[in-house]
Formats: sequence, structure tokens, C-alpha cells
Amino acid sequence: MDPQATQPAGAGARLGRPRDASRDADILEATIEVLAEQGFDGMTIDMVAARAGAGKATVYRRWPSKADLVIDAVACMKKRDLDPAQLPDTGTLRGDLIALVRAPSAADSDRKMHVMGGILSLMSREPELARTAYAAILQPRIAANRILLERARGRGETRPDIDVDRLAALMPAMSSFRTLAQREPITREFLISLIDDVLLPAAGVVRAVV
Amino acid sequence: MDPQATQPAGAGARLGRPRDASRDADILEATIEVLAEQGFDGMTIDMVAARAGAGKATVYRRWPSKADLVIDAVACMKKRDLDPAQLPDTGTLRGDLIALVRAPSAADSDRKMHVMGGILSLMSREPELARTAYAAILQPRIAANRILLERARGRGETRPDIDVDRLAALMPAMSSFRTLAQREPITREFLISLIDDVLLPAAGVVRAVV
DNA sequence: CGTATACGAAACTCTAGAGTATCGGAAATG
DNA sequence: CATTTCCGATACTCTAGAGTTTCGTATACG
Repeated sequence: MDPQATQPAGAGARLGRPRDASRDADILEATIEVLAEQGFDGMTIDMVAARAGAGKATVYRRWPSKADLVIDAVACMKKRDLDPAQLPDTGTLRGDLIALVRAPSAADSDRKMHVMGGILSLMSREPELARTAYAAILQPRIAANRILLERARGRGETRPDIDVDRLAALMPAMSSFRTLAQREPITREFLISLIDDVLLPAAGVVRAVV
Repeated sequence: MDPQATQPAGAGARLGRPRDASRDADILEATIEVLAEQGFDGMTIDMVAARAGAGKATVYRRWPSKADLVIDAVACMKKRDLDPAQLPDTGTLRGDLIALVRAPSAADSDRKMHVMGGILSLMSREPELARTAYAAILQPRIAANRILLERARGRGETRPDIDVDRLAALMPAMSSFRTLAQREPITREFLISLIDDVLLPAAGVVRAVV
């Protein structure tokens, strides 16, 4: 959680060469990449160090174990996330949802899902990691969908009795299923077909005239 | 694929004590159990042998490696599966879907999904396992849904333009997401709410009078 | 300039687990 | 009853990889 603190606390300037903070970020980034490609058990510390252009000792100086490194790396994915304060607001649920699946966001969520797949089997044995991963990867996306859905319901755009919890999880669920289980790529067509053919009809939104 | 054949082929009665076919089934069953609980990397051959009440040599006499054992175990899950010839046919889509999520089937699919989670990260590196797992675990369920949906569309029960592929994957996707990613149990209430609040509205089935 | 720590690289230790071999005993054939 | 293969159990070998240490070098403080 606080890799910088080798000295107890508030020790001011310590002796010797100071830590290079840029190594932290590089190592965490490399961890996420290798995790997404290889999964937790396929990932070795040597792979991470090599990809980060760092020595193994530099990794272990900051994190006491592989598990701690992974937990930290997953947690720090949360930061580069969609800010709930600046969600799209186009006036229609469909417009908001389409805006939410633009390319940069999609590429990001693709990697997040692969990370999720890579730590799935570990999550059974590590409840802390399970909570961290949920908070960093799924919660933000589901929460955003929930806000858009409730806003649309408030406008009377959807049926009033929609099951917001189920519908908010629909797109992440279908996307992760397609990526991880069916092993097919997430295309823009797929996402739009999910919105138009599944989510909006389920929410009782009348189809716009084309 | 054929653990019995040590001799080339058609060698008739071989010398010595014959293999005990019941050991095969016990070992495969133990493999599935440990796989569901621990995942591929958490599973050891010693665990499997101990749970099957077998010796390690008995395992290696039948399968040359851990990966081969797992592939065979996953493949043999397909056998105990819902027969497409005897799908429910209640006259309504809702009736068919409800019949499909009865308890025995649900417990079985719960374990299948945990197996899927346990081999997910391995599937990237083992395309054969990926295909086997899809055929054994997901394909049958999706195919069943597809049949029910097309039958309902033929009756005019759904909108004529429904996206059968997406809708057939909906229940497996939402269930696996809930089980593996959200780590919450699949209850009967969850499945029925999925049917009534998401799938049927998305298919354009008019809600029955309650 | 002396000291203390960081850095990348690489050698090292130690352990878990895949896979093999050996045991005494059991079950088949001839 | 001799032979062969199976069985469960257990001891064994071998390797990949987590984690540690060392080395030569770099960068801070005083």
C-alpha cells in the first residue's frame, strides 16, 4: 500500500539514493500487462521485471510477495477509470450507452476483463483480491450503467418497473462472457447489437424510428 | 481418449490383471471436483488421487500428463448433459425456460461454471482445452436456449426480429458472471428474475397476466 | 569525499509439485 | 502355480519459479 515508507514515519529526508518513483508505475503497468496475457500462475516476477526494465530486487524492495504486487496492481487500475461525475448525458439512454462504449474505453475494458480472467481462480483463495478486483474492474462499470438507467427511468424513457441491478450488469456480463468464455473479440457491432437488441428492449425503451 | 488401449489394437485378452474400469470414472470425477474447488494450478495429482482413493501411478497409467487428464475430465462432462431430444415443451417460452432451471440442472451447471473458472487462464495457452471446454460446458446450454427461442419465435410468441444468438447466451453469461466475477450464489429467484425481467422483455414476449 | 541507499543484473537457495520407480499384494491367464 | 499386469502406497528425481543475496554502479546527503 505504501512502498515508499521504509522508515517508520515522517522521517523526512533519508540517507542515500532516493527511490525512483517512476519504477513503481512501470512495474505496476508491467504487472497488469503480464497478468492479462498469462494469468496469475503463468506470470513470473522475472517476466514483470524484464518488461518493466527493472531488476527483481527492485520489485521485492517495494512489494513483499507476488500476491501483494498483484493486489496493488489490480487496485491501481481503479484510478484510470471513468469518473462518475462526467458520465455522458445525451438526453437518451441509447445515446448515453453508445457514448460509453467508444474505442478508448473499450480497449481499456478489454484488458481489464483479461486481468479478471487471469486472477479468477486465485480469487477463491484470496478474498481480499476478490474484493479489490471487483471494486477496480466491475463496480465502476456497473455503477455507471446503473446511473444511466435510473436517469432514463426518471425521464420516463423506460418501463417504471425495470430491474436496474440486473440490467446494469448485463453489458459487463455479456462482454466478459464473450471475451473470456467464448474467446471472441468485442467489436463495436457486438456492443451496439447488445444495446439495441437486448438491453433497450429489456428496459422497455421504444425503438427509435430509423 | 482411450485409456484402456495399452496394446496396439484388437489384442483380445491381455495377460495379467485387467484394468479396473471403475478407477477411470472415479479419477475423472475427482478431477472435476478438485478442478472446481482449486482451479488448474491449485490442483495437484496427489489431491486427485487421494480423493479418488487411488494411487498416483494408477492415474499416470491412464493419462500421460496433468493437462491430458484435465482435458479428458472436462470432455467427459459433456456426456451427463441435457439431451436436446428431450427438452421441455410446455407450450410457452417462459414455461420451457423455467423447466430448464430446475434444481438438479442448476447444481450441475454451478459446478460446470466453477470448472470453467478454474481453467480460464489455461485456455489462452491451450486451444484444444478451450474448444473442449466450450463444447462440454457452454455449447449444450446455449444450443438448448436457441432451440427454445426459435420454437417460440415460430409460434409468434416473440418479436420476429429477435437476435437469437445474443439471447441464447444471455442466461449462461449472466449466471457465470454472477458466480465467478461477483461471487454470489445462483438462486432460483435470480434465475426467474432473469427470465421475467430481462430475457422475456428483450424477446418481446408480452407479460402474462399474474 | 565518505556514507548510505537505490539501481539493473545475475547468481544463489529452497520448496512445491510433476512425473518415475519400487514395494507388497491382488487378480487375471494358461 | 508361474507369469503378467493391475492396485495403493510411498520414496524418489528433477525442474520451475518465489524469494534472497551479491556485485558493480549511480545518486542522494553532509
